[in-house]
Amino acid sequence: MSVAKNSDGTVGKALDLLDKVASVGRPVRFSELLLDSEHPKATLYRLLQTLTNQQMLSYNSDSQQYSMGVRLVRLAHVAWRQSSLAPIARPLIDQLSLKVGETVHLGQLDHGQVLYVDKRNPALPLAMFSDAGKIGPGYCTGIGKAMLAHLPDEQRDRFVMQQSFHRYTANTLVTAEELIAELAEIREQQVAFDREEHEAHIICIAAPILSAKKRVLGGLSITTSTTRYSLKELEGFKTDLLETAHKIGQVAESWHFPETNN
Amino acid sequence: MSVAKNSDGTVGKALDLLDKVASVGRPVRFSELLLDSEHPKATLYRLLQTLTNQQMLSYNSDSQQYSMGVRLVRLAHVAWRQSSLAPIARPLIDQLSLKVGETVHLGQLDHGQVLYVDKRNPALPLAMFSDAGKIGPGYCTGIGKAMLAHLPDEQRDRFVMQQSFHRYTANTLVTAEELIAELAEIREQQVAFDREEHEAHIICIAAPILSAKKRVLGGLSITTSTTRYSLKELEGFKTDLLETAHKIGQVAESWHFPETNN
DNA sequence: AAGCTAGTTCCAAATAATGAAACATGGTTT
DNA sequence: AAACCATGTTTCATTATTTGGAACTAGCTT
Repeated sequence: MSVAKNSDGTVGKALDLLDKVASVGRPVRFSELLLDSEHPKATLYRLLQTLTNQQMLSYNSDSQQYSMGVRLVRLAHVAWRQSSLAPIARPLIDQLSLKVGETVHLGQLDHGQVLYVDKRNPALPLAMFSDAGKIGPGYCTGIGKAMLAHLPDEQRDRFVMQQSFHRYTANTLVTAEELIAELAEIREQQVAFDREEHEAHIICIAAPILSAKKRVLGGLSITTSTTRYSLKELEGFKTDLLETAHKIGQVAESWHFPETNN
Repeated sequence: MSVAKNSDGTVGKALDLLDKVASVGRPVRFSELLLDSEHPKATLYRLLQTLTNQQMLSYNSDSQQYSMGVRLVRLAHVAWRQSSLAPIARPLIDQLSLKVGETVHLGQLDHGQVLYVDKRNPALPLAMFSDAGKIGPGYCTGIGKAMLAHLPDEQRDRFVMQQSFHRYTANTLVTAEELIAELAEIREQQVAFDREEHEAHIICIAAPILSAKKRVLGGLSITTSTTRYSLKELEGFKTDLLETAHKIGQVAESWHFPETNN
């Protein structure tokens, strides 16, 4: 949970605070934020005022609570359109999810975690974890492992070290060693599996989305539950999955997808 | 287009810059931003570096262009969940769109404009940020007029003055006077209509979502095209629309929806 | 090679952020 | 009702960051 020391002056501090409010995930009071803040009272207070002024946070004076502001939703819409794979990949994902009849997720790497940027569910939802903007762990999701596996060594090692290795289920990999071994295997097989590592009964097969130069742009997965498919059967989707992931990579390339992201 | 003078120091300047990049809506170069920036070269440069460091922007060193960063998508997910009507209203909107068989929009007021936070199209599948986060004009959309009409006088006048009054179609209201007259009528009728004012052939009927104290929380609309319904026929949806809007208001109330937004 | 454009770095001066402490405010206990 | 306490807000001298003119670099173009 330790947060990287920040070097970007006041703006960095303000954005860190924004993250903190986001990570609480519910309206939160001044005193609660103060509890584990590095800043003294007055500083925290002024930062909150600034963010509220700027509509990055909204403040409910009745309950005296801060929550995330609407300005973020507006900004994120543009971000989603222009800096995520989602709009590009949309028709291809539609196609894939229709063909295989299962839920398809599209994710990108963000600080070693999976940031889901789109999801397609052909039927009605299995009650499950995800939506655009949601984040998930990198070490125990199919998309996360598929992306990590294809990163340059130096970057991969750094992100592996950053994982929190919480044991979600009996199958969760909980050490860097296990994960590194698994990543090597994933590179050979081209696809990654989530073997109920994050949630019981939920399994998936995932592939990285790569640029022509093999840079990791994102990840794609087909998710289902053990009541419908076995892991073995999931392998039957491998060809379709890889083909779609490859196509998305190509389209993204021609669309001048941003080079940098870590 | 004029931007309010900013009083929030460095953080304010950085966020203004973020808005500017967002408003361009495509990857943008340093020099292009410099053209109409109040800041000198070096200052703008450092602000961009800070934002890029913070992943609020992403920088493509090949094309030397800045675009919106992924961190925003992550933050907005939380914002959407906790500070918009959308999650609360979701089941009610599902119901309404199924019943009437037409597209339903949910919006909130943001700086006198409509911020769409959800959309339900009974025919096509849903995807979150593609539509949520979009903004639309306040003076020529059904939701916008419905919300403006029910604002306290002082606030309403302020927002009316802020409208840009661009003539999208022959039916667009293009003066403050016309709009104010229309708003008065909307208050009487309870619902607002978009009579192809924003887009040719697109019409809608809209209602405000109000708290118990009649504060405007958001707006709800049923949108269709002139090829399927006439304006007269749209009135047939009035009862269902008002009922759903009312229900959403009640649920939001009991859910302690944030008091402040302007 | 000189000239040009776009982007980057430097550093003294200007400005904004900091934080200890004092001050409000509203609720609770004696 | 007074004393107490928890929470939130303001003040102001000190400190640190931001600022921006100018110098510099890198990559093109004439």
